[in-house]
Amino acid sequence: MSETNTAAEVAAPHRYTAALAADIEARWQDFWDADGTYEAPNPSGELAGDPAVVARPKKFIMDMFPYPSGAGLHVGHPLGYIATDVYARYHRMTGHNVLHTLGFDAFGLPAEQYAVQTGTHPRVSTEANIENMKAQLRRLGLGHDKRRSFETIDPEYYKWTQWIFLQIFNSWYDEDAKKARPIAELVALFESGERAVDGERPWSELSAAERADVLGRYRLAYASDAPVNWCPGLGTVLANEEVTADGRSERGNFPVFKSKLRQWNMRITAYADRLLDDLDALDWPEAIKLQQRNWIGRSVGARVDFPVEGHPDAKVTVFTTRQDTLFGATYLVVAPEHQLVVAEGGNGGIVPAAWPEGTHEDWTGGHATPAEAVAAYRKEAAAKSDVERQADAKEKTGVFTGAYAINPVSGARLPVFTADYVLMGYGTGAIMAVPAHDSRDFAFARAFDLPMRCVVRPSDDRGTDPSTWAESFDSYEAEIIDSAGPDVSLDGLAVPEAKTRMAEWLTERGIGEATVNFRLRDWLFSRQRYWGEPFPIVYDEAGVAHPLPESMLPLELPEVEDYSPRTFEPDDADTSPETPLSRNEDWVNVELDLGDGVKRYRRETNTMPNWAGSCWYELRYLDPHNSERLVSADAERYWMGPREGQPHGGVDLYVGGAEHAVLHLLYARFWSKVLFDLGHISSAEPFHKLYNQGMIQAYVYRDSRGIPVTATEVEERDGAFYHQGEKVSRLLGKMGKSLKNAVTPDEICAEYGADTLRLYEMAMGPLDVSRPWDTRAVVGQYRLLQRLWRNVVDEATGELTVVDAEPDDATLRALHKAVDGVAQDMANLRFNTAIAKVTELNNFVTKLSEVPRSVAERMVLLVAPLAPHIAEELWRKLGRTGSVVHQDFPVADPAYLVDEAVTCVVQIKGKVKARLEVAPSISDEELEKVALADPAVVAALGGAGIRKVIVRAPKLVNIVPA
RNA sequence: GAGCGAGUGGCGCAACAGGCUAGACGCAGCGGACUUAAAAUCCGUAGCCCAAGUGGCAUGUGGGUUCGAAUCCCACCUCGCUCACCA
Repeated sequence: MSETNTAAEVAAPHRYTAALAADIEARWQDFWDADGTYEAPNPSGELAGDPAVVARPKKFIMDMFPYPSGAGLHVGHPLGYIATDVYARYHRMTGHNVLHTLGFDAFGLPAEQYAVQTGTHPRVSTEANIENMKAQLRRLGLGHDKRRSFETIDPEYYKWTQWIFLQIFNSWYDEDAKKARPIAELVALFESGERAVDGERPWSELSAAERADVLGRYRLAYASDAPVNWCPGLGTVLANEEVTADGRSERGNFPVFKSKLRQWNMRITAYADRLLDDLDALDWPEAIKLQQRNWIGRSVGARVDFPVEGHPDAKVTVFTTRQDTLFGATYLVVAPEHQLVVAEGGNGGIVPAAWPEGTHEDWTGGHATPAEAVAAYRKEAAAKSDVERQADAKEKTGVFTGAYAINPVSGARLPVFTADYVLMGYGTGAIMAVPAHDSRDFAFARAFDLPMRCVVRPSDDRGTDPSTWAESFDSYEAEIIDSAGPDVSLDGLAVPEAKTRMAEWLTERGIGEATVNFRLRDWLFSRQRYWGEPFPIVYDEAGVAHPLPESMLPLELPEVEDYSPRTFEPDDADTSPETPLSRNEDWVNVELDLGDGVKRYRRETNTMPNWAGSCWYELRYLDPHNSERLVSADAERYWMGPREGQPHGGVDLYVGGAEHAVLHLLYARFWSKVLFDLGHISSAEPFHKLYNQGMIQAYVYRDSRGIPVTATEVEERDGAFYHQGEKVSRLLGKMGKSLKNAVTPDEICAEYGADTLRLYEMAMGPLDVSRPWDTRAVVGQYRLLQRLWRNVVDEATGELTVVDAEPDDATLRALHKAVDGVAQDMANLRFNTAIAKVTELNNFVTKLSEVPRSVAERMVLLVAPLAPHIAEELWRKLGRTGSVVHQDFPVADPAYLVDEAVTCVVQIKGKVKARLEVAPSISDEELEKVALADPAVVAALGGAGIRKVIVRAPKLVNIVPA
């Protein structure tokens, strides 16, 4: 604190200063901890409490829990925590049993990287970071139930993460029942023969390894050899959601390559429909719902088989959303990785030995045989990174395979190409090209001189000859033309009807059917990391995976000497991952009795991704120390169970950043649904209401070289900015150490106190909007608290200044208006306007010669959710006992919300010409009469006749002259 | 390129459903009080323009609907976010 305040402190020893705030805040924080003020009772079990509180309506209010980084918090981090805290406090004061707490998400790459950089064990550095963060957060006075806090790295927590993994591993998705069921039930169906095993031999004839293989195709958690995102720079594989659009790792920005590796996956695709449909009932921002819908990417269309000329057994199966344009298909394209063009092995390959007679020379790529051309193109495509593929998107490349397919509707011969604009990972990896009606096919057809056929009548004046067009034509509101074949005709149908008709025809013929295709892929669930949850899986000598029994959980992460990941040159795709755990042979090789005697096993050495711990943590808050179950059924039903208006149940308010739209939020929904299907929980959705807080931005000052300079050392002169005499530029950016503009909550607390910081963060603007931090402006909220304090306490003596007189009418109206507005704003997360209303009331009260006690008390209650420490202190000074936390929030008396007299505006053609004081209950007729009689109105009308009078009693009259 | 969102004083932002003279509340500014002085605090002032009025212009720009538009519609401009060869 600066020394200049000392004099003021002497003059006014009881002024609300930073020093006094610090003293008040520390005292009340200690009181809350000792008192357990924020402990929310469960209906039963270890955390059971006052039945009267349990009987209240519940509110489960949650933040996205923090990831403890070494850098500590800046003022942007706690924005959401303060908002949920205010909201939670408001609901505690309005008769709710409020569960509000905070844990720590502490496994994962950043913690590990920080540990490697600093040369400390991740557990040591993570624990230190958490302690530091806890201290920073405690200073803010957040009302958390500390009994319920945990860290995802606690073995008692990740025991249940592993347990859930086993639940998922031990279940399959029953497409008929549309839900997950235990894998044992599938085994029973196979054993009884009720359900046939895919493949030629019956279940009873299969070996143990073969059976494991079959089940692996059903399990919701399974290992497979599919191509995955391999990131040599990070030394680990990544989920699709963790790879950016330009083919780089979201973390670290290293190149990512497709590589075939045996990895664990979660069959999230089984839930695609439910993940999509259940979004409708969630109270989430539309933008986030839209992002999830796009990510799931449901497309309705059809599968169509095209016979291949000269290969009676081969067919090209395509997925299309425009089966109505089948007559317009003039060629086919398969992805370079497609089985049909894999020359080696000859498994269904359709590439002929020689180019067909008269092959266009541009189609051959200059190669002597189709096999050579295809092999060369495949190699070229494989060498391209996603970045390059992206960059080349405009220029279409490809090569003719030498094969022809037959269009089943018209009998037309269609050349089959392979090109990298068709992706193996989407649909069937093959398309029918309709160049007249698809922009990509149009570009390819132009490049390779392929024919085009118009089968949808253009709605503009371009005509029906595609060779004269500048671009393809694509519309769902047009008529099908030129689509009559020997067996089926679509001519004259509208697009939707034509789609249905074509799908029916394909189904009748057995050469296709209407299908739905999803963009969503299975979730890659293993990482080559040390700092994560170990998989509770061991392999026997035949390589069959076995789940550990529940009794062996938690499988603790072993202490190792070398926990650093094996990373490679970021651009070296010819590398393969090495798991840190595999270096520890003593841990990897074990002898276990899994029910059939002691045998030797090897442990799985991958670890789970950092998302695992956050997929279910909301459940553990409910019953954090339960050693028997992940959560007691009673607690789960009470806090999460479906309520009216929340058909799926879930957390009542979940606040966090929008960056988790498709990662955490999708994964957590998926786990909830599996646990729900298996009967472990009653809520099929984790988060009923989601709210995205905006970002706190900060000015970044850069010198002439573009290097950020320390923001606090920058001076402003005449609208320009200078750092050590040098002119610097100013731009709005993120807040952080690297941009030298971080402001910590600690320094603001030291300067003004936590209550001021809380108020300022809430007053800056609407919660969901990003806005720039301005340290200079914080003082405004400090002044509000000082004035509030002064309205109750004499700064010189510390004595109360309130009087026991009844407030006058105007004061009561101001009070009740504020109470009403603040309550509504709080309930709707509009804290910025709530603070404005409190300020307005406080400014009003400041002007009173003396402050009535009843007004002061209600003002204290009004600010209690926002500035809890000063509220507690004033409440106590006002002679009230107990904590303000559990007082009732003031309720507005409607009688004082109606003003005695209302100002009515009289407009003439929308321009205000007079103002009248009228009774709020005045009738339209009466008001019109009064308005027309007003001298100013008469004068303004100047004798002109009246055409029309619009009356909105009691506030407005608008006169339209003739 | 596509989709979504947003443009209001020097700044952050208000105006809850088209209707109380747009700019609440706060920062910065300006004037004053207190002080030897400064800081802090308090009181006041404050959109822009001018011939200073019972004046004109003002919610990104241009049009429209309406008695009345920051609010609704159309076009354009700018910024932000998301997705991006998904068949």
